[in-house]
Amino acid sequence: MDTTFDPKRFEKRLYSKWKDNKYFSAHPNKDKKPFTVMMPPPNITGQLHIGHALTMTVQDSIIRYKRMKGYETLWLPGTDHASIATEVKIIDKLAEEGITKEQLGREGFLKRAFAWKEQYGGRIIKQLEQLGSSCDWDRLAFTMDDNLSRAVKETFVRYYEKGWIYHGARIVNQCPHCKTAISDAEVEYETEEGNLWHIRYPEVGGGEGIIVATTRPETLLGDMAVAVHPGDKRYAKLVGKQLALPLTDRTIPVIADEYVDKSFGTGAVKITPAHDPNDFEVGLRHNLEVMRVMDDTGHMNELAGKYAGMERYEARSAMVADLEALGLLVKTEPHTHNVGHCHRCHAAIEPIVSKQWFVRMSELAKPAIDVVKNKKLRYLPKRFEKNYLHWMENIRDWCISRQLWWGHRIPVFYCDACGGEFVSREELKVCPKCGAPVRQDEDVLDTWFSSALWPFSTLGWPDKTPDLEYFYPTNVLITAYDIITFWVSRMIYSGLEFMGQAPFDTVLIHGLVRDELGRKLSKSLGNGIDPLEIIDEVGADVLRISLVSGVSAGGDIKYSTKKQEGFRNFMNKIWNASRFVLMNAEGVEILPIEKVRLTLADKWIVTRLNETIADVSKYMERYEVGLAANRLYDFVWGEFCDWYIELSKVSLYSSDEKKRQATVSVLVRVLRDILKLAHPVIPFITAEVYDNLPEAVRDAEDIMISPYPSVKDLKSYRIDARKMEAVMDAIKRIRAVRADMGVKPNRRTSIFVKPNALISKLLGSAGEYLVKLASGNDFAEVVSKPDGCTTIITAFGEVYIPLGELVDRDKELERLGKELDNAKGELARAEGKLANEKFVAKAPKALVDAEREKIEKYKERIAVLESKTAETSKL
RNA sequence: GAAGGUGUAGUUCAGUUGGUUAGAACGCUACCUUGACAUGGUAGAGGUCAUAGGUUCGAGUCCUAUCAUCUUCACCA
Repeated sequence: MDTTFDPKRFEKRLYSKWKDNKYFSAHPNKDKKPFTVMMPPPNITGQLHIGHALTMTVQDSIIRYKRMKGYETLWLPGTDHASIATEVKIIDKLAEEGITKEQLGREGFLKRAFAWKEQYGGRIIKQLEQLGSSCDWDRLAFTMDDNLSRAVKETFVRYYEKGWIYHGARIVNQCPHCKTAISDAEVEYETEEGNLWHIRYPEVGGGEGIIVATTRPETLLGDMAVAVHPGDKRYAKLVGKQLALPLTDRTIPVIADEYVDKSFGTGAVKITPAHDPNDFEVGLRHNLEVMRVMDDTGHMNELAGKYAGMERYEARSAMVADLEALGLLVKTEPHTHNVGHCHRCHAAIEPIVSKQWFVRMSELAKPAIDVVKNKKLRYLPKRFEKNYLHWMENIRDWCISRQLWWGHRIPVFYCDACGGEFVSREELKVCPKCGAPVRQDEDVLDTWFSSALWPFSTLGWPDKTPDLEYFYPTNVLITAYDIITFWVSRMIYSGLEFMGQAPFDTVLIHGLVRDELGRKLSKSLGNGIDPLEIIDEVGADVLRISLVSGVSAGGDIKYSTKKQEGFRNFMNKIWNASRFVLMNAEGVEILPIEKVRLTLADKWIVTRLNETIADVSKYMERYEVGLAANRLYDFVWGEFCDWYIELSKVSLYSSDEKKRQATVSVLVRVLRDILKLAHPVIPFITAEVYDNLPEAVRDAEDIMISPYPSVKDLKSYRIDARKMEAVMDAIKRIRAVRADMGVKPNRRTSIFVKPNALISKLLGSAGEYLVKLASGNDFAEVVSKPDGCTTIITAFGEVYIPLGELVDRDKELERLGKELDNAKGELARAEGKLANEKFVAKAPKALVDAEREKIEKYKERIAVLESKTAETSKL
């Protein structure tokens, strides 16, 4: 093994080995329990970003853990066609070549789109591999694959036949740039500075009329009424009267409706049913006509008179100018309001009435609410359940048609001859009624319509396949909180509807990756982090552990180069600790731990390993990968490397072959279990080292299919492990005193110990540890303090070190003074507690006893320190 | 406007059902190349746990209010 950790030497090789050996493949297996995770399919719009790297790492870690735990694990990968997002990208690309999608035609465009999918989908798969993802490539899916498209049609038809899909005129969010309607969820609101234009609508027959306030004067041409509040005395007389609609020759009525807020603006609202969702509702209540004055691209249409053909904002200025010329513009006041934007292209949304396909949500939402309320499905962390329930309980019908080409075409056919409308699983050529040729609906479905089916369409639904039988429902869905409404909720109600069971029992929500300053990563900010660059620089393991570590459920994580560097160092630490172990293991026969005589240190590390296994497993069971990683980090660095490796040198460099063999066996065994525990998070380095372990401890042909360590009963080690900790306490205190006194590290001294009652019959080995780790020269047990020594109180007993001429009398007094103050403080605190009768009466007995013990301990310590102080001051 | 999260060392975060002297990493200071690793080791400085009340024998932890900050949802013309 090389002296430094260099992931380039093994990552690619290991991944190929895993893939070639089909370790990732899952098959229905009655002897094993399944554990299934559906990968949220990345969009084929580009390449993976750091957020993908986070979610994939969490998923892979959990999958690898469960695989080692003996489950038949399926992690099903795939990509999403991402209808609107991809179409926008392709159109941009075409624009660079100087062509439009219309020039290509539908067929030609789709050809381009599939080529795009090959290119970018392929790239994403490469990236997933580089990350180390152990997903089942044999099951790779794409939302527009034949069988998934079949599932989409099946779903549409079933909804349609139930009457849950309808075609109707509603106000939709029209994106003038993407030229399609988008769902409510795809609208992002942003606060903008605008104007509130106050416009007078004169009364027919000459009255002053009414002044209305509007932020969108261009929609005036579609006004069908002016509404006031029924209880508003200012306008009571005008209700029912006709007003002259400015810039037109139309007249419109004044109506009364509860919807109007008396205190806002002038208390009078222009009602434009075709261009505002609230106005649309008002219009329905008052039987108003719907007059649409704008087209799908944000231009005024032929009903807009002289403004026809103008772009919406151009029309706005023109009309404001004209109103002003007519003296009808009363005032213009600045107004801050929220404007919806398309979350893909960011153009301002235009609410427009149009005919679209909708899915009625009332029936679908109910079971999806119940399943969470009945705790059959939980969110981790729990607080996201509130988010979800709030959304579900207030859900509106889902607009599923999109005026795009890239996606699943709506399986509805129209017959122009007889006016028939037919939904069909198969492509229709002629009208089933009259035999005339039919045409298919031009629109495609919302991209989430297909991803909503992901957990079962990828397993073969609507067929009853063995896969579906075995792997559905899946276990946990892992994703960031930003797509709960888009996607998670839709999978839940789809699964309940078509499979009769929720698609998973747990939704694990993780945060978003942010930069060092806590900002979202985005292209416009230029703070994007490319996961591939990081892999190239430091390897996939470092990227993975940097992403998941320190993440507790649901919280966002900040990615910094500092953090990355820290974990790069950690990898190097593991690498070198492994080198140390392997070097010492060379030529030594490794025995099972049960068969060798263990030292204090050996028992201690095995005990600590056991506790680490318990904790890490517990965290992994709770899907707390970040906490598991941190726990391991502390154990590997803080206990295994900093302490055990150093302690083991006592045995390794001794002449006692048996002792050496025992410790080597422990080293190798502990290292192996560390590798196994860490493998789910850092698969590459652990696999590489595992392959270099002595045969005796390699329990599988590859670490990824080896069994996960389990907790053992080690009660019999407990006392020795405690003794070891007492020795370690002594070592730390000796070091601290030496450093405090300015003793050079290379100056070794004798160490004398007067052990306390608890520690007996182990001085020989303890002495070796003291000498080795506390700069000792030799060691002896004594019954009282030798002359010229300084006293150090430790858990192990009193330790004396002759510092000779190095003892600085004043410094020593200062040190003793500090310790004395500290001990007195603690004594006072404990005594204060016990003086409180209520504490003694109410606190648990163990706690009270602990305080009593503490008083004894500190009294004793104070006595020692005081006598020592007196002695020193006489010098 | 509604709901929710967060607030602990200079920075990033841990801190289980309330119970030792509130921990780690990075950074900082001092010392050290000791036979895995200077991408290292040892020791150290640094915290009125946002603020004010309350419950309790006991609060970083539970409750209330306030402030700061972030997110989601709704959107009034």
